[in-house]
Amino acid sequence: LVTYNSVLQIFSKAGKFTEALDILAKMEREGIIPDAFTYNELAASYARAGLYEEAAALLDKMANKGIKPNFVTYTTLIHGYGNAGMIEKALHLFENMKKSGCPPSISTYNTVIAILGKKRRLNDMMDMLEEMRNYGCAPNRVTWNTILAMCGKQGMEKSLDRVYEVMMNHRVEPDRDTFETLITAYGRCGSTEDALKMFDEMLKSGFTPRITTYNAVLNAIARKGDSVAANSVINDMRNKGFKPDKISYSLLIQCYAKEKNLKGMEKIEKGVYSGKIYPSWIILRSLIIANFKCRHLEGTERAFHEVQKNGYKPDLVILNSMLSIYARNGLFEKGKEIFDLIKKLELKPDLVSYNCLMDMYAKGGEPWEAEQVLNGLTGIKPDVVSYNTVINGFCKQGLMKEALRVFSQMLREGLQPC
RNA sequence: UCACUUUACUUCUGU
Repeated sequence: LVTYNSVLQIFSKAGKFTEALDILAKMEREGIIPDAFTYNELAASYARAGLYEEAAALLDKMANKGIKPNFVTYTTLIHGYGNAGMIEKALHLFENMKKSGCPPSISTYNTVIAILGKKRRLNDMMDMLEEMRNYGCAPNRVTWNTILAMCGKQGMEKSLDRVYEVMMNHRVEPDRDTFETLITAYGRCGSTEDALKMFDEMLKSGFTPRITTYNAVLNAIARKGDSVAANSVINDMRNKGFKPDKISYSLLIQCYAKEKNLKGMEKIEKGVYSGKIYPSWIILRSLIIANFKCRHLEGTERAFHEVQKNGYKPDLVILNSMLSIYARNGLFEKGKEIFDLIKKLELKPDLVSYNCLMDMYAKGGEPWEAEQVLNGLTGIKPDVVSYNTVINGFCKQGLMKEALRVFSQMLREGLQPC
Protein backbone atom coordinates (compact mmCIF):
# COMPACT_ATOMS: atom_id res chain seq x y z
CA LEU A 1 0.00 0.00 0.00
CA VAL A 2 2.78 2.40 0.91
CA THR A 3 4.52 1.60 -2.34
CA TYR A 4 1.40 2.36 -4.33
CA ASN A 5 0.86 5.55 -2.40
CA SER A 6 4.40 6.64 -3.13
CA VAL A 7 4.04 5.99 -6.83
CA LEU A 8 0.72 7.75 -6.89
CA GLN A 9 2.36 10.69 -5.19
CA ILE A 10 5.00 10.92 -7.90
CA PHE A 11 2.38 11.13 -10.65
CA SER A 12 0.33 13.56 -8.62
CA LYS A 13 3.23 15.92 -8.12
CA ALA A 14 3.91 15.83 -11.86
CA GLY A 15 0.30 16.73 -12.54
CA LYS A 16 -0.38 13.46 -14.33
CA PHE A 17 -3.94 12.79 -13.28
CA THR A 18 -4.74 9.99 -15.64
CA GLU A 19 -1.71 8.04 -14.53
CA ALA A 20 -2.53 8.72 -10.90
CA LEU A 21 -6.07 7.53 -11.38
CA ASP A 22 -4.74 4.46 -13.17
CA ILE A 23 -2.79 3.62 -10.05
CA LEU A 24 -5.91 3.92 -7.98
CA ALA A 25 -7.78 1.62 -10.37
CA LYS A 26 -4.93 -0.85 -10.30
CA MET A 27 -4.93 -0.87 -6.53
CA GLU A 28 -8.61 -1.66 -6.50
CA ARG A 29 -8.14 -4.42 -9.08
CA GLU A 30 -5.46 -6.02 -7.00
CA GLY A 31 -7.49 -5.86 -3.85
CA ILE A 32 -5.37 -3.27 -2.18
CA ILE A 33 -7.64 -0.99 -0.24
CA PRO A 34 -6.69 2.66 -0.62
CA ASP A 35 -6.37 4.49 2.67
CA ALA A 36 -6.59 8.11 3.74
CA PHE A 37 -3.04 8.74 2.49
CA THR A 38 -4.08 7.65 -0.97
CA TYR A 39 -7.01 10.01 -1.06
CA ASN A 40 -5.12 12.84 0.53
CA GLU A 41 -2.50 12.62 -2.16
CA LEU A 42 -5.15 12.71 -4.85
CA ALA A 43 -6.82 15.64 -3.17
CA ALA A 44 -3.52 17.50 -3.03
CA SER A 45 -2.89 17.00 -6.70
CA TYR A 46 -6.35 18.26 -7.61
CA ALA A 47 -5.88 21.21 -5.30
CA ARG A 48 -2.55 22.07 -6.88
CA ALA A 49 -4.19 22.11 -10.30
CA GLY A 50 -7.00 24.32 -9.10
CA LEU A 51 -9.58 21.54 -9.48
CA TYR A 52 -11.26 22.24 -6.19
CA GLU A 53 -14.53 20.60 -7.13
CA GLU A 54 -12.86 17.33 -8.01
CA ALA A 55 -10.90 17.58 -4.78
CA ALA A 56 -13.99 18.21 -2.70
CA ALA A 57 -15.79 15.32 -4.40
CA LEU A 58 -13.24 13.01 -2.81
CA LEU A 59 -14.84 13.67 0.58
CA ASP A 60 -17.97 11.89 -0.59
CA LYS A 61 -15.97 9.17 -2.21
CA MET A 62 -14.10 8.58 1.01
CA ALA A 63 -17.34 8.49 2.95
CA ASN A 64 -18.68 5.86 0.56
CA LYS A 65 -15.62 3.74 1.09
CA GLY A 66 -15.84 4.14 4.82
CA ILE A 67 -12.59 6.03 5.10
CA LYS A 68 -12.67 8.85 7.59
CA PRO A 69 -11.18 12.08 6.35
CA ASN A 70 -8.51 13.31 8.73
CA PHE A 71 -7.09 16.75 9.40
CA VAL A 72 -4.72 16.46 6.45
CA THR A 73 -7.67 15.85 4.15
CA TYR A 74 -9.45 18.93 5.38
CA THR A 75 -6.33 21.07 5.35
CA THR A 76 -5.66 20.04 1.77
CA LEU A 77 -9.17 20.83 0.63
CA ILE A 78 -9.26 24.15 2.45
CA HIS A 79 -5.99 25.00 0.76
CA GLY A 80 -7.48 24.02 -2.59
CA TYR A 81 -10.41 26.39 -2.13
CA GLY A 82 -8.06 29.13 -1.04
CA ASN A 83 -5.88 28.69 -4.10
CA ALA A 84 -8.91 29.03 -6.31
CA GLY A 85 -9.92 32.19 -4.48
CA MET A 86 -13.02 30.53 -3.02
CA ILE A 87 -12.49 31.97 0.39
CA GLU A 88 -16.04 31.53 1.67
CA LYS A 89 -16.04 27.88 0.70
CA ALA A 90 -12.72 27.47 2.44
CA LEU A 91 -13.98 29.02 5.66
CA HIS A 92 -17.17 27.04 5.45
CA LEU A 93 -15.28 23.79 5.15
CA PHE A 94 -13.15 24.81 8.09
CA GLU A 95 -16.31 25.21 10.18
CA ASN A 96 -17.62 21.88 8.96
CA MET A 97 -14.37 20.27 9.88
CA LYS A 98 -14.67 21.44 13.46
CA LYS A 99 -18.32 20.44 13.62
CA SER A 100 -17.58 16.99 12.31
CA GLY A 101 -15.33 16.41 15.26
CA CYS A 102 -12.08 16.57 13.38
CA PRO A 103 -9.77 18.80 15.37
CA PRO A 104 -7.83 21.29 13.27
CA SER A 105 -4.09 21.10 13.49
CA ILE A 106 -1.68 23.98 13.50
CA SER A 107 -1.25 23.47 9.76
CA THR A 108 -4.96 23.93 9.27
CA TYR A 109 -4.81 27.22 11.09
CA ASN A 110 -1.76 28.23 9.10
CA THR A 111 -3.61 27.47 5.89
CA VAL A 112 -6.62 29.53 6.87
CA ILE A 113 -4.43 32.39 8.01
CA ALA A 114 -2.55 32.38 4.72
CA ILE A 115 -5.81 32.48 2.77
CA LEU A 116 -7.16 35.39 4.79
CA GLY A 117 -3.89 37.24 4.39
CA LYS A 118 -3.90 36.79 0.65
CA LYS A 119 -7.37 38.29 0.51
CA ARG A 120 -6.33 41.20 2.71
CA ARG A 121 -8.78 40.26 5.37
CA LEU A 122 -6.44 41.33 8.09
CA ASN A 123 -9.01 41.60 10.85
CA ASP A 124 -10.28 38.11 10.21
CA MET A 125 -6.71 36.99 10.17
CA MET A 126 -6.08 38.48 13.58
CA ASP A 127 -9.26 36.85 14.84
CA MET A 128 -8.05 33.53 13.54
CA LEU A 129 -4.74 33.94 15.34
CA GLU A 130 -6.69 34.69 18.47
CA GLU A 131 -8.90 31.64 18.01
CA MET A 132 -5.84 29.55 17.48
CA ARG A 133 -4.32 30.74 20.75
CA ASN A 134 -7.53 30.15 22.67
CA TYR A 135 -7.60 26.72 21.20
CA GLY A 136 -4.26 26.11 22.85
CA CYS A 137 -2.25 26.16 19.68
CA ALA A 138 0.85 28.33 19.70
CA PRO A 139 1.95 29.84 16.41
CA ASN A 140 4.91 27.98 14.97
CA ARG A 141 7.56 29.13 12.55
CA VAL A 142 5.35 28.55 9.55
CA THR A 143 2.72 30.79 11.11
CA TRP A 144 5.26 33.54 11.59
CA ASN A 145 6.66 33.11 8.12
CA THR A 146 3.14 33.34 6.74
CA ILE A 147 2.50 36.62 8.50
CA LEU A 148 5.85 38.06 7.44
CA ALA A 149 5.19 37.13 3.83
CA MET A 150 1.77 38.71 4.00
CA CYS A 151 3.15 41.99 5.34
CA GLY A 152 5.51 42.04 2.39
CA LYS A 153 2.80 41.38 -0.16
CA GLN A 154 0.71 44.22 1.23
CA GLY A 155 3.73 46.49 1.32
CA MET A 156 3.26 47.07 5.03
CA GLU A 157 6.81 47.80 6.06
CA LYS A 158 6.01 49.06 9.55
CA SER A 159 4.04 45.93 10.34
CA LEU A 160 6.80 43.85 8.88
CA ASP A 161 9.33 45.43 11.24
CA ARG A 162 6.96 44.93 14.12
CA VAL A 163 6.10 41.31 13.39
CA TYR A 164 9.73 40.41 12.98
CA GLU A 165 10.48 42.07 16.30
CA VAL A 166 7.67 40.24 18.06
CA MET A 167 8.80 36.98 16.54
CA MET A 168 12.26 37.55 17.96
CA ASN A 169 10.82 38.41 21.34
CA HIS A 170 8.99 35.11 21.27
CA ARG A 171 12.32 33.41 20.80
CA VAL A 172 11.23 31.80 17.57
CA GLU A 173 14.38 30.84 15.71
CA PRO A 174 14.30 32.08 12.15
CA ASP A 175 15.19 29.42 9.61
CA ARG A 176 16.38 29.76 6.05
CA ASP A 177 12.80 30.08 4.83
CA THR A 178 12.25 32.89 7.30
CA PHE A 179 15.22 34.78 5.97
CA GLU A 180 14.18 34.26 2.39
CA THR A 181 10.73 35.44 3.33
CA LEU A 182 12.20 38.53 4.97
CA ILE A 183 14.44 39.35 2.01
CA THR A 184 11.49 39.13 -0.36
CA ALA A 185 9.15 40.96 1.99
CA TYR A 186 11.45 43.92 2.48
CA GLY A 187 12.10 43.99 -1.23
CA ARG A 188 8.36 44.20 -1.89
CA CYS A 189 8.12 47.07 0.56
CA GLY A 190 10.70 48.86 -1.53
CA SER A 191 13.42 48.63 1.05
CA THR A 192 16.39 47.09 -0.69
CA GLU A 193 18.69 48.03 2.20
CA ASP A 194 16.68 46.03 4.70
CA ALA A 195 16.46 43.16 2.27
CA LEU A 196 20.23 43.11 1.96
CA LYS A 197 20.55 43.42 5.71
CA MET A 198 18.45 40.27 6.06
CA PHE A 199 20.70 38.49 3.61
CA ASP A 200 23.63 39.42 5.85
CA GLU A 201 21.77 38.27 8.93
CA MET A 202 21.12 34.99 7.26
CA LEU A 203 24.79 34.44 6.49
CA LYS A 204 25.74 35.48 10.02
CA SER A 205 23.30 32.95 11.40
CA GLY A 206 25.19 30.28 9.52
CA PHE A 207 22.75 29.47 6.73
CA THR A 208 24.01 28.63 3.28
CA PRO A 209 22.26 30.53 0.51
CA ARG A 210 20.59 28.53 -2.22
CA ILE A 211 19.52 29.72 -5.62
CA THR A 212 16.18 30.88 -4.29
CA THR A 213 18.02 33.05 -1.80
CA TYR A 214 19.95 34.76 -4.55
CA ASN A 215 16.78 35.18 -6.54
CA ALA A 216 15.12 36.77 -3.54
CA VAL A 217 17.97 39.27 -3.33
CA LEU A 218 17.78 39.81 -7.06
CA ASN A 219 14.09 40.46 -6.73
CA ALA A 220 14.68 43.22 -4.18
CA ILE A 221 17.23 44.85 -6.46
CA ALA A 222 15.25 44.40 -9.66
CA ARG A 223 12.35 46.39 -8.28
CA LYS A 224 14.61 49.41 -8.14
CA GLY A 225 15.82 48.91 -11.68
CA ASP A 226 19.44 48.84 -10.62
CA SER A 227 20.90 46.59 -13.28
CA VAL A 228 24.47 47.15 -12.16
CA ALA A 229 23.69 45.73 -8.74
CA ALA A 230 21.61 42.98 -10.30
CA ASN A 231 24.45 41.86 -12.52
CA SER A 232 26.79 41.84 -9.59
CA VAL A 233 24.43 39.47 -7.75
CA ILE A 234 24.45 37.25 -10.81
CA ASN A 235 28.23 37.27 -10.73
CA ASP A 236 28.22 36.47 -7.04
CA MET A 237 26.01 33.49 -7.51
CA ARG A 238 28.13 32.23 -10.39
CA ASN A 239 31.21 32.48 -8.19
CA LYS A 240 29.42 30.41 -5.58
CA GLY A 241 28.71 27.76 -8.17
CA PHE A 242 25.10 28.58 -8.95
CA LYS A 243 23.91 28.91 -12.51
CA PRO A 244 21.25 31.59 -12.92
CA ASP A 245 17.95 29.84 -13.56
CA LYS A 246 14.91 31.00 -15.48
CA ILE A 247 13.69 33.01 -12.55
CA SER A 248 17.04 34.78 -12.26
CA TYR A 249 16.83 35.72 -15.92
CA SER A 250 13.25 36.75 -15.56
CA LEU A 251 14.24 39.05 -12.71
CA LEU A 252 17.06 40.52 -14.71
CA ILE A 253 14.65 41.21 -17.56
CA GLN A 254 12.26 42.93 -15.19
CA CYS A 255 15.11 44.95 -13.85
CA TYR A 256 16.00 46.20 -17.30
CA ALA A 257 12.37 46.94 -18.02
CA LYS A 258 12.06 48.98 -14.87
CA GLU A 259 15.16 50.85 -15.93
CA LYS A 260 13.79 51.21 -19.45
CA ASN A 261 17.06 49.73 -20.57
CA LEU A 262 16.33 48.27 -23.99
CA LYS A 263 19.98 47.57 -24.60
CA GLY A 264 20.14 45.34 -21.55
CA MET A 265 17.02 43.52 -22.63
CA GLU A 266 18.45 42.98 -26.09
CA LYS A 267 21.46 41.31 -24.59
CA ILE A 268 19.25 38.70 -22.96
CA GLU A 269 17.04 38.42 -26.02
CA LYS A 270 20.07 37.59 -28.10
CA GLY A 271 20.92 34.77 -25.73
CA VAL A 272 17.39 33.44 -25.69
CA TYR A 273 16.71 33.63 -29.40
CA SER A 274 20.02 32.09 -30.29
CA GLY A 275 19.40 29.18 -27.95
CA LYS A 276 22.20 30.03 -25.57
CA ILE A 277 19.59 30.56 -22.89
CA TYR A 278 16.78 28.04 -22.90
CA PRO A 279 13.60 29.80 -24.13
CA SER A 280 11.42 28.79 -21.24
CA TRP A 281 7.85 29.94 -20.86
CA ILE A 282 8.77 32.11 -17.91
CA ILE A 283 11.52 33.92 -19.79
CA LEU A 284 9.54 34.48 -22.98
CA ARG A 285 6.59 35.70 -21.01
CA SER A 286 8.81 38.09 -19.09
CA LEU A 287 10.21 39.38 -22.36
CA ILE A 288 6.75 40.14 -23.67
CA ILE A 289 5.74 41.98 -20.55
CA ALA A 290 9.06 43.83 -20.30
CA ASN A 291 8.93 45.01 -23.91
CA PHE A 292 5.30 45.89 -23.47
CA LYS A 293 6.10 48.01 -20.45
CA CYS A 294 8.76 49.83 -22.42
CA ARG A 295 6.14 50.34 -25.13
CA HIS A 296 8.49 48.64 -27.51
CA LEU A 297 6.29 47.19 -30.22
CA GLU A 298 8.94 45.33 -32.16
CA GLY A 299 10.37 43.55 -29.13
CA THR A 300 6.92 42.64 -27.89
CA GLU A 301 5.96 41.12 -31.22
CA ARG A 302 9.19 39.22 -31.45
CA ALA A 303 8.78 37.67 -28.03
CA PHE A 304 5.15 36.87 -28.77
CA HIS A 305 6.22 35.15 -31.94
CA GLU A 306 8.78 33.11 -30.02
CA VAL A 307 6.15 31.98 -27.53
CA GLN A 308 4.14 30.49 -30.35
CA LYS A 309 7.16 29.18 -32.20
CA ASN A 310 8.14 27.21 -29.12
CA GLY A 311 4.71 25.70 -28.86
CA TYR A 312 3.54 27.50 -25.76
CA LYS A 313 -0.06 28.56 -25.46
CA PRO A 314 -0.25 32.29 -24.75
CA ASP A 315 -2.40 33.16 -21.75
CA LEU A 316 -4.82 36.03 -21.35
CA VAL A 317 -2.28 38.32 -19.74
CA ILE A 318 -0.04 38.00 -22.78
CA LEU A 319 -2.89 38.34 -25.23
CA ASN A 320 -4.32 41.35 -23.43
CA SER A 321 -0.90 42.95 -23.50
CA MET A 322 -0.79 42.40 -27.25
CA LEU A 323 -4.25 43.91 -27.63
CA SER A 324 -3.19 46.86 -25.58
CA ILE A 325 -0.02 47.58 -27.49
CA TYR A 326 -1.83 47.28 -30.80
CA ALA A 327 -4.51 49.64 -29.57
CA ARG A 328 -1.88 52.13 -28.52
CA ASN A 329 -0.24 51.96 -31.93
CA GLY A 330 -3.45 52.08 -33.88
CA LEU A 331 -2.88 48.63 -35.35
CA PHE A 332 -6.46 47.71 -35.75
CA GLU A 333 -6.14 44.66 -37.94
CA LYS A 334 -3.52 43.07 -35.75
CA GLY A 335 -5.66 43.70 -32.73
CA LYS A 336 -8.57 41.93 -34.39
CA GLU A 337 -6.33 39.00 -35.13
CA ILE A 338 -5.44 38.72 -31.45
CA PHE A 339 -9.08 38.81 -30.54
CA ASP A 340 -9.76 35.98 -32.96
CA LEU A 341 -6.78 34.10 -31.60
CA ILE A 342 -8.18 34.31 -28.08
CA LYS A 343 -11.27 32.52 -29.25
CA LYS A 344 -9.32 30.04 -31.31
CA LEU A 345 -7.30 29.12 -28.25
CA GLU A 346 -10.58 28.50 -26.45
CA LEU A 347 -9.92 31.26 -23.99
CA LYS A 348 -12.58 33.66 -22.80
CA PRO A 349 -11.88 37.33 -23.35
CA ASP A 350 -12.22 39.05 -19.99
CA LEU A 351 -13.11 42.62 -19.11
CA VAL A 352 -9.54 43.74 -19.73
CA SER A 353 -9.71 42.28 -23.24
CA TYR A 354 -12.93 44.09 -23.98
CA ASN A 355 -11.61 47.30 -22.53
CA CYS A 356 -8.65 47.03 -24.87
CA LEU A 357 -10.98 46.39 -27.79
CA MET A 358 -13.00 49.46 -26.92
CA ASP A 359 -9.83 51.45 -26.60
CA MET A 360 -8.82 50.32 -30.04
CA TYR A 361 -12.06 51.71 -31.50
CA ALA A 362 -11.85 54.83 -29.37
CA LYS A 363 -8.30 55.59 -30.45
CA GLY A 364 -9.14 54.72 -34.03
CA GLY A 365 -11.77 57.44 -34.15
CA GLU A 366 -14.72 55.08 -33.94
CA PRO A 367 -16.38 55.83 -30.63
CA TRP A 368 -19.71 54.46 -31.79
CA GLU A 369 -18.18 51.07 -32.33
CA ALA A 370 -16.65 51.29 -28.89
CA GLU A 371 -20.00 52.03 -27.37
CA GLN A 372 -21.48 49.10 -29.19
CA VAL A 373 -18.96 46.81 -27.56
CA LEU A 374 -19.77 48.37 -24.21
CA ASN A 375 -23.48 47.82 -24.58
CA GLY A 376 -23.00 44.39 -26.06
CA LEU A 377 -21.19 42.99 -23.06
CA THR A 378 -22.99 39.94 -21.75
CA GLY A 379 -22.15 38.25 -18.54
CA ILE A 380 -19.48 40.84 -17.76
CA LYS A 381 -20.13 44.06 -15.89
CA PRO A 382 -18.33 47.02 -17.43
CA ASP A 383 -16.24 48.99 -14.96
CA VAL A 384 -15.04 52.57 -14.70
CA VAL A 385 -12.25 51.89 -17.16
CA SER A 386 -14.75 50.70 -19.77
CA TYR A 387 -16.83 53.85 -19.47
CA ASN A 388 -13.82 56.13 -19.34
CA THR A 389 -12.55 54.53 -22.52
CA VAL A 390 -15.75 55.13 -24.41
CA ILE A 391 -16.20 58.62 -23.02
CA ASN A 392 -12.66 59.43 -24.07
CA GLY A 393 -13.40 58.14 -27.55
CA PHE A 394 -16.30 60.56 -27.94
CA CYS A 395 -14.30 63.42 -26.46
CA LYS A 396 -11.52 62.86 -28.97
CA GLN A 397 -14.05 63.36 -31.75
CA GLY A 398 -15.43 66.44 -30.09
CA LEU A 399 -18.74 64.70 -29.51
CA MET A 400 -19.26 66.09 -26.04
CA LYS A 401 -22.96 65.46 -26.04
CA GLU A 402 -22.43 61.77 -26.58
CA ALA A 403 -19.69 61.72 -24.01
CA LEU A 404 -22.01 63.21 -21.43
CA ARG A 405 -24.71 60.75 -22.38
CA VAL A 406 -22.40 57.82 -21.69
CA PHE A 407 -21.25 59.53 -18.53
CA SER A 408 -24.76 59.70 -17.16
CA GLN A 409 -25.33 56.10 -18.16
CA MET A 410 -22.33 55.24 -16.06
CA LEU A 411 -23.75 57.12 -13.09
CA ARG A 412 -27.04 55.30 -13.52
CA GLU A 413 -25.13 52.04 -13.30
CA GLY A 414 -23.93 53.19 -9.93
CA LEU A 415 -20.30 53.61 -10.92
CA GLN A 416 -18.22 56.32 -9.28
CA PRO A 417 -16.32 58.55 -11.68
CA CYS A 418 -12.73 59.13 -10.75
C1' U B 1 3.83 7.45 1.63
C1' C B 2 -0.04 12.89 2.29
C1' A B 3 -1.32 18.80 3.77
C1' C B 4 0.19 24.72 5.72
C1' U B 5 4.69 29.43 4.94
C1' U B 6 9.15 30.18 2.01
C1' U B 7 12.52 33.01 -5.24
C1' A B 8 9.76 35.76 -11.17
C1' C B 9 6.13 37.99 -14.30
C1' U B 10 -0.03 40.11 -13.82
C1' U B 11 -2.26 42.94 -18.56
C1' C B 12 -6.87 47.78 -19.78
C1' U B 13 -8.89 54.27 -19.76
C1' G B 14 -7.61 59.55 -18.28
C1' U B 15 -3.81 63.15 -16.11
